[in-house]
Amino acid sequence: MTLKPEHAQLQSRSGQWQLVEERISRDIASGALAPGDRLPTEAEIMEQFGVGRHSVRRAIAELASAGKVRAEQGRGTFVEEHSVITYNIARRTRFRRNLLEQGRVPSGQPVTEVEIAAPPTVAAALGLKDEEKVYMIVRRGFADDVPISIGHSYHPVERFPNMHLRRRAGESVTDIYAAFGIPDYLRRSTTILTRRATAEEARLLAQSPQQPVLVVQKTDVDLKGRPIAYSETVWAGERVQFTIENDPDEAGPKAKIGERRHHE
Amino acid sequence: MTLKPEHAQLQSRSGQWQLVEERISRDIASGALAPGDRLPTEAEIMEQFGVGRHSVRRAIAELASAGKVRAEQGRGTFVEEHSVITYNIARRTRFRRNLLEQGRVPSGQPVTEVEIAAPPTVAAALGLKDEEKVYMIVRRGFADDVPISIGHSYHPVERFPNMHLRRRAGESVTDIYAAFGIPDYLRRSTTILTRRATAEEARLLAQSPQQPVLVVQKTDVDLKGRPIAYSETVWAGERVQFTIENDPDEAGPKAKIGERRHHE
DNA sequence: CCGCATTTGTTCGTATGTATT
DNA sequence: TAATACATACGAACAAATGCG
Repeated sequence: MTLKPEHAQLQSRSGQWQLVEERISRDIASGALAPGDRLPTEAEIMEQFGVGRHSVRRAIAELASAGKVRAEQGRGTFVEEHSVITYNIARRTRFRRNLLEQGRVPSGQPVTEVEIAAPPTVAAALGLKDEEKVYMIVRRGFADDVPISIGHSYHPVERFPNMHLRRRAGESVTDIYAAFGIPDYLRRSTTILTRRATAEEARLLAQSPQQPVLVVQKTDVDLKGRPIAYSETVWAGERVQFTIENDPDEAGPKAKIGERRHHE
Repeated sequence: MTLKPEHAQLQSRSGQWQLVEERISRDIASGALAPGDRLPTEAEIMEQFGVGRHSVRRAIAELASAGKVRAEQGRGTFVEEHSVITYNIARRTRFRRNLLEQGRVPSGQPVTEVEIAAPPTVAAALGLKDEEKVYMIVRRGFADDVPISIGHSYHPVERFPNMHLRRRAGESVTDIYAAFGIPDYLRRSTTILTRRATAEEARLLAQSPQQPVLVVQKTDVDLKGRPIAYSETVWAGERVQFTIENDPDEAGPKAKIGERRHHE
């Protein structure tokens, strides 16, 4: 490094890092950089574009935060890959079946099962007194072994004694309900919102920390309309979308809009 | 508005900028820094924490990207302010009424009305031949004068000749439908997904560019089940959430979960 | 309207820490 | 252990936007 680069050649408008970002972005879009590919190292990019490391890092930071690439310390920076799963939210929603219908293999992994005093939100949704005991069950959901969700579900201890043990043993929620004399249940309400993932969620969902998640809060009721479960599930925003179908004749699931993302 | 010295130093694990970020974040959460307040300048924060400008800027970048603050060149950095609107997605969804029920004042502003060849997604949703003409109407929606949505809606030209002129004149969609002999219409399908806002969207929605949006794609049909409109609306993720209520007896809108955001 | 001070935005250089291979 | 590659951090300079006199 003998030559001294004449100090900042007043590039001004448009910025260096944006140029780098656009270029890499274009290469990804065009397929020149395929999903899974490793980008050139920072040093190489510096040389190719004749910019400083700062600009390279800024560009990569933007791309990473847009979910297009993922930087891994000590290894390199890689192009992210996506694929979208469509969930149908109906009066009867069984995510498991939903996935199977799309030719994907659902699986789940228990994270935690504990007995706690119901937080206010949960107590309100379930119609419990504050501080009443509930089981909080945390599970991670996968589709084809790719993590797609983190779910917190809450059941009143009084109504479902020791249900967390059954769940841990691998019994499905539907089966457990049946064991407690609940042959069927319905979705009462669903709330959907979005926010950026927390660091922890990003890690568990294997998505970039800057990417958003879809948060679905729902209350299930038995056939008499009594709330039996409240849950809050965080979905990988990159990989999931929801549909609500209102078929004219109350029929089963059908039809689906083909495309995702919007046309620009 | 001192943030407290806090002194960092050979901190190693956990990093300087994260310390600054956490500290400011805590001050915002605790109310020590209220929405709208101006943060200390970069120079001041540098001095207060005894760190370099790099660390300060990194911390602020994180906070900005989390939507907690907003930096404005030449002015300063300010604490952001939020408030959430809840929309009910039902078989009959009229956003206008939805807003009024929450005591907010809805308004709209036309952005564009043009006649174009239907993009593939639109043609598929409306059951049109490719290239068939549609009106694309772009509007921005406000609640209490705060921008909350950008909507692109598509109507077949053949069925609704010159409807864009009526829309521009301020007629409501419902009224226009009535004028074309459609007394009522239903939501056929709704798709919800999330992604980060584009720069343009962030600007129009007045939210931080790093924050996510909720994209709602929907198809409306007339009472005979024929598609009459396809639309895609981008909602400010910071300020909007959706609920789907499934009342046991098919009644109108009712009940609402109180809280938002999740309990940690 | 101009010029200046203030404040954030961009970019360079350099050094050191940490994770991976 | 050593080499590679990303992460963090300091300092310095100039650009661009804002606000004020």
